[in-house]
Parts: sequence; structure tokens; C-alpha cells
Amino acid sequence: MDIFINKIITLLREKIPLPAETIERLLEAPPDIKMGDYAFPCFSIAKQLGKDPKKIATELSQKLIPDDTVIYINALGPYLNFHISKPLLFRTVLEEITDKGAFYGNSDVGKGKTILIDYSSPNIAKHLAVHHLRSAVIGNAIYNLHKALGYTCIGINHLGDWGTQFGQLIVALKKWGSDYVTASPENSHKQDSTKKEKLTVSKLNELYVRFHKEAKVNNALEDQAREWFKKLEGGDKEAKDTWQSFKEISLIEFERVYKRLGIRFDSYAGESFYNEMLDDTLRRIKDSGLTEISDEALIVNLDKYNMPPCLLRKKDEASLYATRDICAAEYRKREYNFDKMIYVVGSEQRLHFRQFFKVLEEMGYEWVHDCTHVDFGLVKFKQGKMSTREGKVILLEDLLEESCRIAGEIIAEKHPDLENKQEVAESVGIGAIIFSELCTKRVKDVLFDWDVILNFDGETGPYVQYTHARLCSVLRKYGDQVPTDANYDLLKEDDELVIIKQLECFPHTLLRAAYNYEPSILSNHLLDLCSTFNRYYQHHRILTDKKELRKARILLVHSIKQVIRNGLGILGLKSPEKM
RNA sequence: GCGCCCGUAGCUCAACUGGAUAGAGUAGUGGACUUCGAAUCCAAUGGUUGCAGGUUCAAGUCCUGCCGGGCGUACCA
Repeated sequence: MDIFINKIITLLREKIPLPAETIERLLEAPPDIKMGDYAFPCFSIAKQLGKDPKKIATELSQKLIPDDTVIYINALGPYLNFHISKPLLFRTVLEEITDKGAFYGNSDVGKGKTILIDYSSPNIAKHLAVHHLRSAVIGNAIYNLHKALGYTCIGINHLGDWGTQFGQLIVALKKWGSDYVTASPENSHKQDSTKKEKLTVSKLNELYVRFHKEAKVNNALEDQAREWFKKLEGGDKEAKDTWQSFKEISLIEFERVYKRLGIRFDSYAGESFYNEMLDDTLRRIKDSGLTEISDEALIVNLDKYNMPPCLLRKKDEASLYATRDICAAEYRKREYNFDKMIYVVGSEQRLHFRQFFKVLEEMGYEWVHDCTHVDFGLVKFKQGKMSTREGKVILLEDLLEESCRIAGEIIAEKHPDLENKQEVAESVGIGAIIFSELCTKRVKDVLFDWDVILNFDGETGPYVQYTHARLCSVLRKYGDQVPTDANYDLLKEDDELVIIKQLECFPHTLLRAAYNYEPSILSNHLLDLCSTFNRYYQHHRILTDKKELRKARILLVHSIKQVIRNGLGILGLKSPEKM
């Protein structure tokens, strides 16, 4: 808390020649709460003065005079430890949480700033599978984090709705899909459509798999696909209508899953959205004198940055991923004038981002330095990497369904008379999945394992939700209005102090999590808080007979509940009151 | 080959800008529900932080070199 830190800085500045910011930077928390609340390591000042750090600590501990805020100062080796008034600490933190409620932890550091977050961005005409989960869930958490910090957030789902694969699908549909009726408006009113099967994402998947299987033995197929994609780019009506139906079918499925996950977007402007603008972008790149022709393809040579070239146009004149990303970046800057733009995309695309960021830089766009690739590790399977082309995937909807089913089973066993079982099972089942994606650092590759992801014990989403439900239960039993004031002298258990410190640093945790684009910092903080509370709960009675103590503890319980709820909300989990 | 990333307990992971004794979960073992929710808690067990150097008062954290793994490396995204 600022009042304590400022007090310590004021005290120290009277005796040592360091600016306030330096002192603040050096201040840290001792490893054990018994050692003190804040520690000032004397190494750097010792070096400056050419003296022994231990001696300095001792001398300072004698010279500094404690008061009502900082009540005791002692030296421990080369560290100067400050002990603050505990009742004042409890009062400050608990009153702030009570005061701010659902907004505790929020700040205005992002006020007036706009951040664009590009996340999820699946390819259409394919099912959402478990490996699509990471980007969506991480991106959503980062969105919520920044929103809490006052940023204006724009969530963009940069749909993969353009590219040669749609040429492939059109060929496949024409060749083997005559039994299907597509969903586009032109076809839906046709009388004979009832006889035909409705095209679905599953059917498209089958066609996609079949195409790649047959293309191995029939070279002509790839050529036809390229031709159809060129027609699509050229605005051919048949190609366009067919593609449009692919997109509509896909979005129905996507939105169903996003809704279940509690994820939303401000824009669905995908790759196709930029078609009309591509030529202008290409012209600007050319005008910057960056391009050259190599093997009939248009490229930007990046040799001097020790990178392979960035391909902008294939020899068949079709555009490429990088072209569309550069174009999209230009458009987004024009349209939103963002202060930051982040791409939540797997780390296998690192080179791609380095390349196209470099092209933007070479084009003279200073704002490229506000763009960040927030990467994350691969989802791996026991059988190896997942491949849509071979049709081997675990569908996201199947995973969600299974998780909710298990949550339902556990509820049926433990609390058969819980009123809204279905709804709670959904919250817990989905929560387990989301949390498991957010509790380790992004860079780590993750091995998909049904047993691990569907385990609800230990460091999991359900554990945090359970703790929340338990806190709610205590508050229900208490019955009365939660007190707004209490005798803070009575809170003197070690765990109460640990808890209050964890509650205290929640706002700082949000800042760190946002700054590092790392939701796991928040999820780990919540796990720590829950763990401390559950231990405390086991050993101390909240609803004790002693009235004043009970009041103080209830206030503490209420604050823990509030912080867990706020934190889970940011991560994208619901906080059921009973489960 | 080259580039980027990662190596911490059997397994999965923590450790804020380098700081005091490297912490959890999980599996296995033993224990705690007539008291506020046992999806919980407690105990014991589990480590030369891949290896070798270097920088520093201080290295899991920074630098160099090895070893091991992942990803990428021109017309997929």
C-alpha cells in the first residue's frame, strides 16, 4: 500500500542520499512475514559509501525512528526490515475492498488508450478443436485484464477465411459434394433443397480430408484448386457464393462455442475483409522500394536482418498470409489509431511476425513498435501433432461437453439437491477447461491429457470456484449484513496476515499480468490466496462465539470472496455461490 | 545446417525488475468429516535448478560454450 511505502521512503530519505524512485525500486518483501513487511537491501548503498552493508543496516535501524505507521525497524544481516502497524494494514486493505467492491483491483493506467487484441482467429470450414482453445482463452483474459486497467479494448477475430484452401474446398464440393445444399441465400429458397443434405462443417471437413487424400495421387486437383481460388479473388460469382456459404456455416458453430466459453469479439473482420485493400498495400510496399521478384514471386528481401524473405505474392499472383497481415495492420491503425496492438498467436508463427513487423518498419511505420506477438506454446498429443488434413482432431465442443458432464456427475453425487445443477455444472466444467489453459505460462508447450484436464482437484479452476462457494456459504450462515468496520486488533493469526497481504497486492498482480500479457500471473495469485484461506479455514473458526472477532473475520471472508470473484471474472470464469 | 524458444522433485508447474532457507500441485504412503462445504486440510517422502565455465556482495534468473527437446526455415496459415 502506498501509505506504508511512502512512509518508509520518507524515513529512509532523511538518512541516505537516494532518490525516492530508487528506494521504491529497491524495496522488497521479505521471504517470511515474521521478518517484517518491507525490506530494504543495503548492498547498493553500501557500495556507494564503501561500507559494509550489515553495518549500514544496523546503523540505520538505530537511527530511524518508528511511529504509528511503521512501528518497528530492525536489521537482519544486510537487510533493513520494516514492520508496519497490522491493524492499520487490515483497516486500509479491507476498507478499500469494501469500498471498491467489484472494481477492486481496477485502475486507470490505460485511460484514454486503445489496445487491439487479435485472438482466436480460426480458419473457417473447420471445426474448432482443442488446439484452438489457447488463443481464444488467453486473448479473452488479456482483453478483460486491460479493460480492468482502463484501456479501451478492441477484440478482433481475424478469421482465416481466405486462401488457397477455399479453392480446394470448392473443387472438392463440385466433385464429390453434389448431394449437399449450401446455406447461402441464393440456394436456401430452392424447392428441391429439401431432398439434399444440408452442408455442415463436418461435411466440409470430410471434403477437405478427401481432397488431400486424392490430391496425393491426382496432381490436377491442386491446379484446379489454385484456379478456383484465383476466380474467388477475382470476384467470380459462383466461387464467391460458395465461399460465403462456407463462412456462414462456420460462424454458426463458432459463435455457439464462444458463447459457451463466455468469449466475445468487437470485430470479425477476417482475412477476406482486406481483399479490396491489398493492391494499395502492395503498391505502398513497392513504392518504398522494398520489393523484388524472385522465382516469379514478389518478395521483400530480409537478408540483412538474417531472416528469410517475406513473400507477398505467389507466382500465380495470389496473395499470401503476410500480405494480408500487413494490409490489416495498416487498416487497423487507420481505423482505430491504437496505442498497442497484440496478436495472440502460437509461437510456431514467430518468424512470420518478425518478418512482417520488419516490413512495416521498413515502410516507415513507427507504430510497428507498439505491435507485439503474444505467443504461446504448442498443444501436443500423445500421438503427435494434431492435423486437420488427416482428420485427427479432438473437437472443442466434445471436450466442453465431457467436462460439463463430469462436473454434473460430481454435483449429483455431492449435492443432489442443489437447485440449478445444470447451470452450475456448466460453470464448473467450462471453468475447469479455461483455468487449465491459464494456469501455466504461455510459452510452455502443453500435452493434452484427458485425465489431467478433467481432474478437478488441486490447482484447478474448480478449486478456486469451490473456495469461493465455501466463502459464500460462511457468509450465508453468518446471516447478518457484512460489517463495514471491525476491531482490526483482533486479527492476529499468521494466516490472516498472509491473506491480507495477498489481498493487498491483487491490484499490483493485475498490472503485472497485463504488462507481461501473462494471465497465469493472476491465476497463480488466486491459487495462492485460496490455498492460504483453505488452510486458515481448517484451523480457525470464522463464526466463533466471540462476537467482535467474528465480525472482523467475516469482513475478511467477504473481502477474500470479492477478490476471488473479481479475479475469476477477469480470467473468464464464473463464480457460482453454491456448487 | 542456420534462426528462435524451452530444460527446476517420478510427472505437471511456481519463484515480481538478479536478493535472505528453491515452493506448490499431482502420484504413492499415513492421518483428519456429531463443529462454519472433505472438489478441503495435515504429516512424512521427493532437488548438485541439464552440464561446464564466467560476471556479481549475491545467479534457477544475466553472459559464453556444450548436451537434450520443441518450433520455424519461399510461394499453407
